Amino acid sequence: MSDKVVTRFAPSPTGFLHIGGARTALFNWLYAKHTGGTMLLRIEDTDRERSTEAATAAILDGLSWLGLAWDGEAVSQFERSPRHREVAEELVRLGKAYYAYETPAELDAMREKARAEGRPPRYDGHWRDRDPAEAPEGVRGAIRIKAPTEGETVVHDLVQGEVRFPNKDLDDFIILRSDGNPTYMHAVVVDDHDMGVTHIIRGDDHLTNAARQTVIYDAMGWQVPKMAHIPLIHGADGAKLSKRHGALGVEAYRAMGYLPQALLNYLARLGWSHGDDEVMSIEDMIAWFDIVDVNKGAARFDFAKLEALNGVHMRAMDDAALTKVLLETLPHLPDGEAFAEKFDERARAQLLQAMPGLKERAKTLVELADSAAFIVAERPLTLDEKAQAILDADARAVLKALLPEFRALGEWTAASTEAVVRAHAERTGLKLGKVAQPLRAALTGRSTSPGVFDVLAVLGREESLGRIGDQID
RNA sequence: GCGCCCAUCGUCUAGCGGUCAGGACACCGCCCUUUCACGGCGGCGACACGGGUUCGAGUCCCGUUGGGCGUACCA
Repeated sequence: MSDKVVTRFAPSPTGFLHIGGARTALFNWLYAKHTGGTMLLRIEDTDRERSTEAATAAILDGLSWLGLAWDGEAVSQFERSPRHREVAEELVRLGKAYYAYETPAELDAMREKARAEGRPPRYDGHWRDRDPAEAPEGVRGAIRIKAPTEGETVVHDLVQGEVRFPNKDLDDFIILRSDGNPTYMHAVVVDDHDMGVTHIIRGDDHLTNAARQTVIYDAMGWQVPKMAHIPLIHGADGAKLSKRHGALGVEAYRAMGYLPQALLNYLARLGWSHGDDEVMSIEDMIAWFDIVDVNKGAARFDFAKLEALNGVHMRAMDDAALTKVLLETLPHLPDGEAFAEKFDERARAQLLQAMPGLKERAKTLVELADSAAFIVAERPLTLDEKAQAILDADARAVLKALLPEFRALGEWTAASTEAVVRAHAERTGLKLGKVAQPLRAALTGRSTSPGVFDVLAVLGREESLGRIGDQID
């Protein structure tokens, strides 16, 4: 047995990989990478009603997109149920657990009664010390753990510190259902133990569970792994993350045009920090991440900051790489499929050429795609409102006067077209903007774009002259 | 109800008994500039409240308030 760190990400496949899950996965992954350990993946599919194949696929796909690779094969918790049953039965044999025969209806009644009498709704331990011979005929009971009734259970948490739970508040919870399947509480313990997990990093909504799970570890005489309960992510209004906020699947973030490394950077900084460092690469995160630096308080999800960070990461990429990512991501963006088809080899080259100017004014790949649309726009261009306003009669007259000068131009580059325009402005006494603005509107159909001379160069002589001509006829 | 966790600018955070309480996003100015951005400079803006402990508390302790989680034969 080595002392290598083994973490695990254990989502339940009842939906997509949501943003909170992604961050939990990230922290597990970072800690494993940081320490030279491994991160395992376990699909917690014991709830057969709600678990789906599609959800499992979505989670795997989400992790892959983010680049959070797990080690080894993904483990199906459901497939391990014989082992869970075996341990539960051993606990009974050891006298650490027992069969209980109440029906769900009876348990509901028990809880109702307790609530009505102002007592905590806990199992009353009816079968705890009863002779198994008294078991009702033909009824298969559920197995309950014998939780300690006195003292306290202490959870040593790497983030939360030493957390103490009075044992009188722990009841004899069920570890094996009457249908022979384990409950989550039990399956987790058995799996984490069997998989050799050394560090359990998960959301702090599990902190209370940690005490219950400790009871099972103790009963089996197993060593409790190190635990780290990380704070949850809340919506912008401070309430629990819901669909309204950001509890979308990670694929939704891909569709919104975020770069995986930017999303990871943002997520990492939610609840964890490394001094004043804000922008960091994956390598930085791995080098810097440590559980002791994780905060205790929940953080709110802020799209504005994510977006800003995404802009920084896009600008940090070199043009070829960003062009490649944009083209690859296009099919995932809204209406991106049709848009992607327009990018033939020539248009791709133009996109690459325009990229320096495009990337510094886009915060997401969606914006980047949008501002690159002029490259593959069909003539005659559809002008947006502002472009229409710019191209009034005066502006069209300017373009008309400029056109012959462009036609006479030999070498067609950003520099040469700029020279023409500047000379034209000087001669006619117009401000440079008075020429550049109409030009931009005619060329792109928009009022904003990268430098208009770069646009001219990207579009090329023929296309540029054509688009200008369209506007003055 | 009971148990547990949390609490620094609007948001994310630095801080680990002595700081003009720092940074980032957002917002507002100015500069750069053919537009929009990018970039640069500057501004606004916080220790939830009340008690202690201490020569000295954002930092330690207690309480209050406010959030969150758990309390299932869900995970």
